[in-house]
Amino acid sequence: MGTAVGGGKAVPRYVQIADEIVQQIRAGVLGAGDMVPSESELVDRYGVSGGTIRKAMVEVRASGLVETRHGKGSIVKARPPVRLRSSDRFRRTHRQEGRAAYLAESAQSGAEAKVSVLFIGPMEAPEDIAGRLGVEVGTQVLARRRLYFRNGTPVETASSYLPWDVVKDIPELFAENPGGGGIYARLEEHGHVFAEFVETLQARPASKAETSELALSPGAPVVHLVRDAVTEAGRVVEVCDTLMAADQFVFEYRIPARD
Amino acid sequence: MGTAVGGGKAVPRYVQIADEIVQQIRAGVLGAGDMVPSESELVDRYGVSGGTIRKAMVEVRASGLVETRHGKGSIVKARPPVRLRSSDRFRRTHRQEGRAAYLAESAQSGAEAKVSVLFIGPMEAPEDIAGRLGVEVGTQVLARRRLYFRNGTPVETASSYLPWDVVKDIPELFAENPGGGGIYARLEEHGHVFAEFVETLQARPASKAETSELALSPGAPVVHLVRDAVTEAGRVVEVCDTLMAADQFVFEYRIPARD
DNA sequence: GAGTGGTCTAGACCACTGA
DNA sequence: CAGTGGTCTAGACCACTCT
Repeated sequence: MGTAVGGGKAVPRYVQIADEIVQQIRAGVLGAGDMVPSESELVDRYGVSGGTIRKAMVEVRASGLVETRHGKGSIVKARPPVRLRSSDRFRRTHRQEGRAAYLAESAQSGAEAKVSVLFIGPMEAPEDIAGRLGVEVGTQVLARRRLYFRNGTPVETASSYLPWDVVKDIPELFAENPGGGGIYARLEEHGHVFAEFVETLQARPASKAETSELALSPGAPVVHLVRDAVTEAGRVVEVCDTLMAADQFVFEYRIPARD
Repeated sequence: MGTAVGGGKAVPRYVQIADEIVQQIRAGVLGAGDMVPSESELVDRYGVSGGTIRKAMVEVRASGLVETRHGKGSIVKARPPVRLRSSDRFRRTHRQEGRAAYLAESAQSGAEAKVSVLFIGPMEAPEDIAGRLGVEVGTQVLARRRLYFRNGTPVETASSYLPWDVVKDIPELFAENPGGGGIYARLEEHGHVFAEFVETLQARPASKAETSELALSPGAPVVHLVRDAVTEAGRVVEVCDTLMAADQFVFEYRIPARD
């Protein structure tokens, strides 16, 4: 046979099918944790070939509502992802309450948060990081690499880099748990008082490697966020390089009106 | 025949081919404006079937380095896109110099910018906008919908919504060109002095409709940005709803350290 | 018209999951 | 083991672009 006959519009069949499945999820016909019918079952149900169903499922995955595992099937994701990541999570009052930024926000939205430390130790500064820290490429810096989970699924990797002369007298920064208020609290206790944080964001499709690290569907977008922590002395004492699953976050920034 | 024979690894052939093409572009073998070989030529060159090449090209498109048009082919994109969109483009000094935010930034990065006005006129406030403006759903507001171009290609759609009682005495806001400094300058001249701007961002794959409006490849990510302009009186006098091609922008925000 | 990408098919084989 | 998704093929027809 041929192509989408019948109506004779422009919407390809696989898009129609994808939309139909997405609607069923949004409408609750398929609820959180339910399995999406298997591809072969969908082939029967819609009377199209496997390739077409396959393309439809690629679209469905791109919607972020579903997670597919190989010999298993596709399962409707647990929930309306989206965690607000607001710009005032760096307030000192939050730190003094003893909570690190990510916990403060997770608590707000009632989700279970977890951090797994992947690496803490010395490292030669990569080029872009060295530039931001104002040190030579290859200089030794402290790297702290972690993976953040939310409700059991990885949503974010973060790598902090700090100049060695800053960290060498702050033993807590070498510990998995740097203590109440996080590393920023420790830094301010040691005289590195922050003036501002500069964040740059860019969204792009996940690479193959990132796809597996964050358990994403191929092609799902990620947000690459890099933050410079600048002290009142004008020095960048930390660069935090973060990669986040885009469907898990909404970013909020408040910009004061200025002259 | 079967699958990726030979080595016997896990990397699918279409990914290998996609990577190879992407490398050629990054290395400059294929330069800006060059046509990527046609799919049938790639079929010959790599000795695989059309479907495999097709999947490879989907990957290549996802990299954002290439733009594909139907009966034409794939062309290597003109540019290392990326335009910095920094949070201090709302400074009054910029407005007083008579330049609107987008022009100030475009000038910086030496790109040709253009705006096309799609619609200016009264409109019933949609639900989310009404909520932000603090008016009833369906109340009449002024809508200003524009499409921004950069070097000839559309990169951003923006829709501003303003309460009717605010705009009714400011005729410039109904004009395509609201005058030097843009609508924010006009609003401040009429007593609406801004205290802050609140921006929320979310990245997601483009929908089918957005794909065509911004001339994107299917599945390419977009950034949805909504900005509330808040006056010193605590009122939101403008909501700007923006959709941007993610590969065209880097966002920068400066966050002052606070208690 | 010839050439391009876009959709679809019908069937093959592989790799992973779970009972 | 049966069932699932993942990759690949070879060929068909369609829609768009350019000449």
